[in-house]
Amino acid sequence: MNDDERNPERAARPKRADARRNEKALLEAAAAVFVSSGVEAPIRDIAAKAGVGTATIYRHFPTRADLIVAVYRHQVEALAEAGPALLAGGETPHAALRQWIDLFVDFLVTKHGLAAVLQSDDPCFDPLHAYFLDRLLPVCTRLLDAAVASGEIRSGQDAYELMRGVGSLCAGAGGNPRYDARHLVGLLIAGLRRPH
Amino acid sequence: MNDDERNPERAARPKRADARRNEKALLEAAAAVFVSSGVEAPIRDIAAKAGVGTATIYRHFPTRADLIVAVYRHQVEALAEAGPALLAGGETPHAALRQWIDLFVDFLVTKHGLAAVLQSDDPCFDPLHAYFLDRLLPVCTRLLDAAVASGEIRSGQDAYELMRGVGSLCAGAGGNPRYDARHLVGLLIAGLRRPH
DNA sequence: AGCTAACCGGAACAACGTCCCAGAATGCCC
DNA sequence: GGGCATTCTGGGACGTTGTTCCGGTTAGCT
Repeated sequence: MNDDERNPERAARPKRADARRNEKALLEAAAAVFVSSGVEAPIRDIAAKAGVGTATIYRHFPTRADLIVAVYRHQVEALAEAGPALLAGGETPHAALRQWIDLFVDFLVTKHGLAAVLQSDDPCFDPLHAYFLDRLLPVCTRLLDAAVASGEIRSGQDAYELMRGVGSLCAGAGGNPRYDARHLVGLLIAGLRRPH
Repeated sequence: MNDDERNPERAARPKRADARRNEKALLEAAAAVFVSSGVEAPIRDIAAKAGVGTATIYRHFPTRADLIVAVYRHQVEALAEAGPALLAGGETPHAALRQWIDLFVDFLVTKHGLAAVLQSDDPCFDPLHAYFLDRLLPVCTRLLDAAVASGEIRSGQDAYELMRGVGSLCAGAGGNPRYDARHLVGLLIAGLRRPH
């Protein structure tokens, strides 16, 4: 049996130099194109910017979602770590929740098209979906639970639904000056408050 | 006043029988396909269902938005007329606003993909956008103004932004059982309330 | 019935995502 | 340093969808 490619224990063979070079070029090109043309830019554009063929993208990042995850991984990780930090930061859990949601919104609205893709049910984006949920849902759940425990908000709000709602509101922005996603998300969070 | 079919210069000739027949067939086919495959179903599917060629669709409905508007015109008109009726219905303006928004949400979530298309900034959908705004924005503005005047909600909420927000929340549904657009819209409307 | 203009259907073109394959680059082993 | 198996590359082929063009057809008027 050749377990060398199935067994994660085994030292991964180092990739070839050209493969590493292309992967790096692709990440940089993708980041640049995502900024200028949004995360749904044609694959061919990214390939051209990186100076590689289209198949090379599919080899390194089988789905578009994999590429997006790779480009934004650092920022998502930072977001995940900001949750507990805000909660321990001394303010009330509701304030921490609001601040964290603000960070989430800032992240989404500055990535052209990312929020829209997060809402999409195209199976192509399932890995993206899975990654965001896996990484951010526990954080949001913890913030929500803390705010419930402190009596500031009603209980019963599902964290998944809340995050999807925030994502939906961010997806509607599209650079429209009459549409302020932050404001609407603020209304949504305000709507969670327990009436007193 | 009912010379809307007439051109000031020249009397508009009535359409030919085959053209009228095809237009009717197209509307029925589009309505059926929209239900089963969403409003972004391939043009060819609708043409096939109606038994016509693709060019015939473009001749009758230059953009997809025109077709969507034609299919849902009646329901949008009903929605527009429900606003003043609810306001005059005896309950408080805030209740009327909530009920009207509920009707709007019901309309959107039962039309597969319509909310998503309403959020899209693809110029192809501009006529759809324009129609909805033209027809529903005044209604929403009036409801909002009434609720402000009665002191139930804070002032300063732009009706356009609110409707876009509701549309965004509906667009995120996608048949997901853990995502209840009505619930989130309820939070949004609750967030408008003036704290007492 | 015959004519004209409106109308129709399908073919053609373009953009995009996806996948395949002949060949080149790489790194190991001698 | 050089041969060779393996990995990787790049461009092109294929399918899908939106959109437009063109020769043939049909409705309606005289």
